[in-house]
Amino acid sequence: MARKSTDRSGRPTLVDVAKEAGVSAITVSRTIRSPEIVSAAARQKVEAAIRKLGYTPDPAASALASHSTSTIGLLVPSLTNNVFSDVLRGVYDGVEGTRYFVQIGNYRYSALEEEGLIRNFLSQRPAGLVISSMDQTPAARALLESAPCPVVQIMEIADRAVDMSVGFDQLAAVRAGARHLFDCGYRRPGFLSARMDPRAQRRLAAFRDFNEAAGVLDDRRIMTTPQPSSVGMGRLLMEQLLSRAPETDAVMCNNDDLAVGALMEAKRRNIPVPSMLGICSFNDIEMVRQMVPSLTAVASPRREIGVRAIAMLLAEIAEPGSVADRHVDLGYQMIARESTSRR
Amino acid sequence: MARKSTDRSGRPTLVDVAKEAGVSAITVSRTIRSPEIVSAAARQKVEAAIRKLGYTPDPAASALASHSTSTIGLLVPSLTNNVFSDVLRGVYDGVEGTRYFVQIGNYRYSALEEEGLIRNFLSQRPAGLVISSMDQTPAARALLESAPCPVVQIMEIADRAVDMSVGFDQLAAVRAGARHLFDCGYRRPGFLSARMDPRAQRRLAAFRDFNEAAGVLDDRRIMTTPQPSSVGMGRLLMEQLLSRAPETDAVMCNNDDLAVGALMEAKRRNIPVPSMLGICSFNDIEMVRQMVPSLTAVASPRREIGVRAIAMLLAEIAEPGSVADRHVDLGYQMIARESTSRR
DNA sequence: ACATAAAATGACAGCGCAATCATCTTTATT
DNA sequence: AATAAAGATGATTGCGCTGTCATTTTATGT
Repeated sequence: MARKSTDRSGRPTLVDVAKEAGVSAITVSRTIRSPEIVSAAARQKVEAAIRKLGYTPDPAASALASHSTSTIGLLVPSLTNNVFSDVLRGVYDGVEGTRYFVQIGNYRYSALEEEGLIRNFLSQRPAGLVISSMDQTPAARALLESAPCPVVQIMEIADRAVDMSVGFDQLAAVRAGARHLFDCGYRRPGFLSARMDPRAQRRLAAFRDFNEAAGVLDDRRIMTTPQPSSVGMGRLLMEQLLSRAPETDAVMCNNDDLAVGALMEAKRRNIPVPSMLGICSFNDIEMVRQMVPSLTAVASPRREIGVRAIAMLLAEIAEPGSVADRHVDLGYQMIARESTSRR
Repeated sequence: MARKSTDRSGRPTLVDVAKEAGVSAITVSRTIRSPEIVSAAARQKVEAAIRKLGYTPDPAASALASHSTSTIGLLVPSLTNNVFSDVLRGVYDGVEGTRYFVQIGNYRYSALEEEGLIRNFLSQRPAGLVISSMDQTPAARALLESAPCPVVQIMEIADRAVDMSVGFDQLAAVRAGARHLFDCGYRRPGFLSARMDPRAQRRLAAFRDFNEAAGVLDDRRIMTTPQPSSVGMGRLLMEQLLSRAPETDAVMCNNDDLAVGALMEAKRRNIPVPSMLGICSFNDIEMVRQMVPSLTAVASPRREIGVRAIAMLLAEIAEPGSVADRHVDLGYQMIARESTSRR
């Protein structure tokens, strides 16, 4: 025999609400999704019934019937990285108060894992996708191009974004840092970078280009490692740099952890900063400005990128094609502090 | 007319695979979910068909039919906090390679928001829930108690956990830090704490209790603020502490940000650490040990908590009631470093 | 060889909701 | 007052999968 729908789980359904309110199921559905097209009288009856029964819609049934979910997928290469925890915060601030949920995928700097995650996310019919990379595999790119939902790529400015993008000019930002060191009179600058993913590689290239043009490039002063970034790694790289190229008078660090590590290593060796060693960081998390001496940094708009990405996604979900500025450059800021201020 | 299922979305369904493989739909379903109960011959046909058609199951349909999803809900009070980003990493490491997904809810230190999120998560029929608090509203507790899925509460040891729990004895950990300062000969210890949520309150109470018993308590040396924790806040609190109680010879910091801030403020004022000022941190993120001088800390097993929580959840999902140790104490570690080492 | 148990497979219904199209009111228009 | 247009509501159907139970096939023991 057909069981009543509440029998099994004790959970009321649309039909239960409809009966309670004396309307049809579809009217209940409409009251929830677009209350403005339901008469005030019906709406009130339905709302009362919902409250009385403690009804909550079943997202699975909704997803199945409508072929879309309220999930926004977010793909990041790392959860450890401070950069992405700021982006994450922006993203969560962005969805706050909307009906959307964020699901995070961590592809751990692997393009192959990224492709798998994209496939996986798409099979869930997400409302939208935020992806923090421009370096997908061809297959992943193809998946994104034919994705049935809006996609925002974040972090870099887009010469080759699939759909929309928000970021800043990473190369110009690195050049700004290099130029700052040069302008402060440092003539033997080094470069520290961990985790040499494509983005880090590009930034290193930008650093080399600028310094080569300025006539102050020496590849002996470029210290990199494929290992993850950390403060300890910053100290290690700094140590290696100083033993290989003791003449080094400044370092550009590819992120904040490394810069703090470099500062600590300088402190341990009693190398005065900024007089004997200038330090410029990249990204500018809060800690950086609280160091003593405070660290000069190229600041990236991490949280804003997250917020804006969600805003673009939501606008595009609400009305496809409605987003006019599909490629947004949020800029960077060169913030001079004590670690490069020698007069 | 009934349309073929592939017509609309171009996406193959279970039925399409079944036809291709010459078996019934349910056999395909079983091949995916429990291949061991399908004959090798059928399995191979099905797998070939799946590959050929590029079939991916629709999680929404599965959720609707089976009344359960592959989503694990994770509720944290903050995304900014370093502590939770480590837990997050552990959680993601834990689900890595399983069929489960993590969905994060950020209740921003609000028990009311937490209750809303619990309600919301439960309406999605999650496979399990991880919750980083013991201080729910009564309504939220009731929801959790009747939740149709396993629940793990993390961070603290459980005197009143709903289902399972993983954490460590936060109060004993704080006492260990306070004792360490005492044992190092510091007799005028202060305490810095931001964001006075219930857990921070309890830790402060533990600090007071120990120091009162040791006869070295002075409430003037307890500096707190309801604002969020940050390195800058650590500096500010340290500054206020020193101006209010200049005799202070040590500080216990309620987390790493504050400790780093305290160290920086000491450095700015040329107060030698550890000789004139001892510093003990709480949690011990990587940065802390790389400071110069390196910071003594009470280390918390953050990542392990995440990993273990997921392990318990998965075991319990696989076979309800199978987890024997339902309340796990992962312990803490008192790590003495330079910032308290005065001989 | 036969009976019996176990393994493998399938038919069918239904999960809870929303798209579609049809029907019925109400309001505006001439 | 007649008619059109807009607004509100409902009946039906199916989304893609899995639970249940019945049926068929294969293995096991005597």
